[in-house]
Amino acid sequence: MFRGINNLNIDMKGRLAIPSKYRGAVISESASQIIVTIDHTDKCLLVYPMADWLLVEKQLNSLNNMNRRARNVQRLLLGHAAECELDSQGRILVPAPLRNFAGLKKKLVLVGQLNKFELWDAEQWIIQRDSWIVEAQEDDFDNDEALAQVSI
Amino acid sequence: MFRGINNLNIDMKGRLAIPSKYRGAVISESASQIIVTIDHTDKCLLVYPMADWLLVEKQLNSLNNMNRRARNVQRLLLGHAAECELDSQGRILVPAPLRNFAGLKKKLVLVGQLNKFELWDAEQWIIQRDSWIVEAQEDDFDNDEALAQVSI
DNA sequence: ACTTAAGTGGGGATTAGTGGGGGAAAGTGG
DNA sequence: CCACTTTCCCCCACTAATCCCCACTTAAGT
Repeated sequence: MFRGINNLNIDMKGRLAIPSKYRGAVISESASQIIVTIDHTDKCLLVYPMADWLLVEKQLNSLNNMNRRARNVQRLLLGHAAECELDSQGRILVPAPLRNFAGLKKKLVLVGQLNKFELWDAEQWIIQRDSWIVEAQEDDFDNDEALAQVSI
Repeated sequence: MFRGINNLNIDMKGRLAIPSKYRGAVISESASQIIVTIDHTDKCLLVYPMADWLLVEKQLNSLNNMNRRARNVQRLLLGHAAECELDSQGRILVPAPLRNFAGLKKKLVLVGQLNKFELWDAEQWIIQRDSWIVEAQEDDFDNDEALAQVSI
């Protein structure tokens, strides 16, 4: 299970070092195979170990694709899914089209989300995060059934 | 159950000594494993023994993440959750990104909140606390069903 | 006042992260 | 089918962060 935030750099060749604390899990669980795709709501990338991705893919595949929204989600997620492999130094090569989509410059953040990571341009991440915090301050979630039940 | 306020210092390397009165509980209950994450409304950190964190994580993980607000709360809490371990001196290393988020300088306060602690920069804490007191003076909680029932 | 425990600070070894060169492989065009 | 270009992968070197250990200071209890 992946948690936590990591500041890292992508080099000019598009290589991204996966933090060593996560490598063991990826290697043993998914034989170093990683899927990188785009997020369907934000300008960030999603990074899945292959085993976790397959579960997502199965769900997407089972959607009724006569439904317009389902088709569009399939296009976004399946359509951008790139297979990557950890190299001998524990790095993956993030394909150029995906780097462009997320506006990745040099400084990035890799954000653990249990079954996957989100990958953001560092600057964008800060902007978004602060806006989520402001939103949470102004909203006590009374109108949201599920969230109102959560106790932290 | 953690209660009370403690003044403590974080050193230049980002190390924080957990007061010894709390260590026993953390060691026996959670094998010295601690999770530090951010608060979703204030610029402070939350410190959970692992066992308590897992309960929170389970709730967050079960939220439907096609819901925008749920996704954003997951991003904030799960996304910043750093696994830390008590070292041989009973200290944890607070990751740099989290120190920056909460604006931690040298002097901190660690505030017991039963299942977790809050960690504030000492100066910020004083300012916030005073503002909560003013707020409470001006508001008699008549509009809040749950709070109106509380008798202290 | 002495003894023990808790908190604080720092040196040094080790590991992780970063960046660049060269060679292999794949893709492109004549 | 061959030559040329580009992409990508492996290896090495350098830098920065983290961990482990030891020592000193401060506080507490007998």
